[in-house]
Amino acid sequence: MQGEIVDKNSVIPIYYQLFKYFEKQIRSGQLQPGDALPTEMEIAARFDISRMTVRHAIGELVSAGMVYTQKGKGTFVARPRLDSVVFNLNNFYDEIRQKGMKRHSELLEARIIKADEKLAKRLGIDINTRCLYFRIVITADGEPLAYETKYTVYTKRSPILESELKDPSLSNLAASHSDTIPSSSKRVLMVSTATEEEAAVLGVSHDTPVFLMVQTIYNAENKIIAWGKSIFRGDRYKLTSYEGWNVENIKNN
Amino acid sequence: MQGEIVDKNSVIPIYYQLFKYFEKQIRSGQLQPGDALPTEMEIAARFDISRMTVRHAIGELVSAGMVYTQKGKGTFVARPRLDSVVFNLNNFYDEIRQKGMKRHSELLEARIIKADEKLAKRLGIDINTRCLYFRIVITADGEPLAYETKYTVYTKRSPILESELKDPSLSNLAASHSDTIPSSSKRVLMVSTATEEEAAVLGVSHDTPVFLMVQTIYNAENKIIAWGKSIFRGDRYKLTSYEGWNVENIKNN
DNA sequence: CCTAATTTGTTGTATATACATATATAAATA
DNA sequence: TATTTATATATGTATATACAACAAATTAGG
Repeated sequence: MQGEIVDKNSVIPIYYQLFKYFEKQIRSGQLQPGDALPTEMEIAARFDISRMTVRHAIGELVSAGMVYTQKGKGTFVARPRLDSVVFNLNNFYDEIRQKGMKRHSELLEARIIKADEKLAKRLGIDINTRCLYFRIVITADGEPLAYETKYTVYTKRSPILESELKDPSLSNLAASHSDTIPSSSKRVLMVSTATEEEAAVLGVSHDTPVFLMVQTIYNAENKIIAWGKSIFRGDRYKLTSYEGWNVENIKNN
Repeated sequence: MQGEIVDKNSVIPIYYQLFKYFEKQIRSGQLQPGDALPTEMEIAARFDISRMTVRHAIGELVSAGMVYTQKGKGTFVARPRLDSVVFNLNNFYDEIRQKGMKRHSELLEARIIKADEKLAKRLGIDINTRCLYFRIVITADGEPLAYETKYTVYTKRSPILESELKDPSLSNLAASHSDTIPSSSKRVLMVSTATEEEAAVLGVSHDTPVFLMVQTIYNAENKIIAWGKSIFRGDRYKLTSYEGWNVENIKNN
């Protein structure tokens, strides 16, 4: 019939229709945390589909963290863990986009330098080894939002590419200028106050609170191939995190 | 045979043995990002197992984000996304524990108050409605690290429990004192400077940069049932994030 | 030589079946 | 009554099969 919960003749896979059906039930609260789903056999019988197809759908729900299964007992709606929070750094950038502003990366400086003691230690290389040095400002509609200082090793000896200016992420810079490929990354987010130089670039007053993020890129042999420091204006950036099943309803509150 | 890659007589499921086998290959770098896995049929033939079992193993690898599949082409090792970062708030607390220090929550104040205009707006209730007000200090080995101010509705009218003092998380407080259960949560992380009061409690100087986190708890009907503000000392807290396949090796670097 | 049609190879979906394993309930037994 | 044993029920694992959908290579035809 038309408008059934699962349409066997639809181009949309049955398991996916079923997944969406239960997702809706959970997000809307019709199925609450702790509630049991019907048994796989019951679902299969009710919709006249095979149990393996039902398991496929439930597997997706498990992957999404919305239900959990217990052998011999059943399948239950999970309790959203409101205390294990993750902040996604992408919000840093997405937020700009959402406001309809246009993000722009401006390369202030890019040149070859010889590593001093401090930098040599950071990159795990010898003093006076040649490295690349970048200074970047991220702006939205002309207003500076972030100031980034980055260093990469210079083992590939290739020129600075146009593409790097469009995506001057540290991993991209590392990929371009190291003869080994980026494998792992470590980021540390801290609070700080803007230095004189940073305040000047960002157009804020001295001692303004800022986000300070330090990133280190490693290759497959766990050698450091890039190091960078980013300063985000505290009055323009924030990290937002939502948890729970009916998250869509509370956004923009 | 003993010591084979997959042991059909083992109590460990075949699909899981296969999953672990490929996981190891990827983490060790024997299979590099972009590399193709053998086809499902090849794997099935090589280990003398069915294709569906192979697909089960690959499904786990996909869930773990280590490989991706392309219909009609094959299965490939994923490139670790070093730019989509998530910060886990638990580091805030785990870090303390890792240093061997003992975390302690001290309840400074807990009482019933009548909502003023500002609070009424935050909790989405009428002015003068009775609410609960909490002030908490989190210490490690006696040193204050965070200062939290929390408000919950008082619809259940139950006394403050001993258990709340052990876990004074906003969702727990909301669960204890609202007649509806917490369903969703919103957190916003910002940078700020300590106010006079906050600085005094935390034992830092005025205008010290701090993390400021605001959390809102909603019930299933998307009504706000709790609101809280946390101040984390900027000189004691940081958020760390690792990405990539061989992250274990770069920790503590 | 170029283009279109066909074939081949790959993952995706769906079904049916069998047995393993964990849990809870009911029955049998001491 | 208390304990053990069987039974029913639930999810977990593994296999075999068939066809769909997509991608790339090959072939046929102009």
